[in-house]
Amino acid sequence: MARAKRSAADLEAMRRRLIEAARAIIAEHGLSAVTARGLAAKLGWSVGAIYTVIPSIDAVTLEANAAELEELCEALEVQQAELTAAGAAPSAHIHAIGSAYLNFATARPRNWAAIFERDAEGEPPPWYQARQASLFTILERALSPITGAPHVTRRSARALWAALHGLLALSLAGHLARVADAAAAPKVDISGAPAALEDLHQHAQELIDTYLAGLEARLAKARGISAQ
Amino acid sequence: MARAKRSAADLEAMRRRLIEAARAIIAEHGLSAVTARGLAAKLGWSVGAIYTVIPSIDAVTLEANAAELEELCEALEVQQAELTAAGAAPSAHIHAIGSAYLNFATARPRNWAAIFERDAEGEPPPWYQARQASLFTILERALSPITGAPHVTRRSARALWAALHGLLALSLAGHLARVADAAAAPKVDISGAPAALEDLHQHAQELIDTYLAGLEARLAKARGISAQ
DNA sequence: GGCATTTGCGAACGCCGTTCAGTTTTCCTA
DNA sequence: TAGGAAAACTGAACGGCGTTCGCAAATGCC
Repeated sequence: MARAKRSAADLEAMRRRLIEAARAIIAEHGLSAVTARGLAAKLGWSVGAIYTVIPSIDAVTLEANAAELEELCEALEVQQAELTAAGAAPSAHIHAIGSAYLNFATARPRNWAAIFERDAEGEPPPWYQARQASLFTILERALSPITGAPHVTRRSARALWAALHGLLALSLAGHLARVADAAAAPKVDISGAPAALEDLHQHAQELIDTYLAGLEARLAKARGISAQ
Repeated sequence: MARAKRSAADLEAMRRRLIEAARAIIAEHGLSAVTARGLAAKLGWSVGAIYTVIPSIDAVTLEANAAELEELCEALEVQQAELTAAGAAPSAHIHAIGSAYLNFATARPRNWAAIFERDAEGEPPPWYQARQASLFTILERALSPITGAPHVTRRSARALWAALHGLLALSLAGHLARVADAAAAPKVDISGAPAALEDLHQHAQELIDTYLAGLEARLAKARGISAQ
């Protein structure tokens, strides 16, 4: 007979504390600083206690990433609902998504970089993929007034998402910001984070503009052909 | 007085052997399988011998990644020269770059994923950034007939590069296993993701088409304004 | 209070990157 | 050619990692 001393609710509370501790460590010192001993020290737990709550450290970082995704997702839902209520144009919806995504990611650069740093071996679990998919759905909803046909919507959303992802990933990895910054403003950029951020946003907005312009041109052409 | 027993050429040869071993291990088992002891075993060296040739394992993986970049760069240079000789259209140049990039990356999925997996903390050294920059330069050269002004060329090249990078990164990260055997056993995908290589290529070509169409539309509009 | 059972702990295991005292090999000199 | 100094090489050792597990402590029912 199992005598319950630690309720399911307690276990969930511990789980949340663990994940929040991981997010704090990532924010401060990056993904590689998330260790079993470090988490235990931060929480005042023993090392073994962690494993009564979650099966592995990798699962902790996965949950931390998922929490990041979820917060962005909620922020986007609210924002999109407001824009819809205000009767904003489709392109405004999409630009807003881009801005929010970049703001969110650059406000927590280490947490967001952690999402990209995950080991590529092995698929993420279905629930994690579903969480990513819900981000994707938001973009699809914003695009659908422009694209019309569902399969066009889906492919366009994927392409645009990937493009933004790439821009951000390169920027966070430090591969893009410095070169772009040096090109835009030939000043010394030792600590020019604000300038780089501005440039990143501008770059993203340009990319969205260009992609949408191309999309409309292609769709107009397709309509022209099917209309004759 | 220093008595040279191991010439600079010997040292370079050892270095190359080391890096090739690392690339082989990455190709077979992924970045995380590159370990000092593993490399030593594969090469028949002692563990310490590695450190007489290179300062850290991280430097080995960096060199392995750089070698990957360089091979792609060389392939692209040859390809672009051939297209130029054949008098191909600018858009053909760009589509060819996209195809070659994707082919290259999906032919060595683990090696290419390793490039994205590098720890985001700390910038790569200047010579590595320069190698990445030379990839950019190729794309810039291909874009310049379309874009005209240098700063437009530069920004467009970065945006397009980031977009392709994002598409590939998402594909490699979420669906590496499927990409690996998609050529052998193409299956129906479940979530609209480009699980199959062909679909990934098609997606990339669409993205390039759309981006170029948007670029031309935007440039035409800008010309119209400046011309009046 | 007795005691089965759950919970919690942290030393221990086998990895990792890196170092370095000790050994072997090499080559110049005498 | 013997001697010896210097370069080259080795692998055990160090601290840190994720994870496990025997054992001590705490718990709730009789």
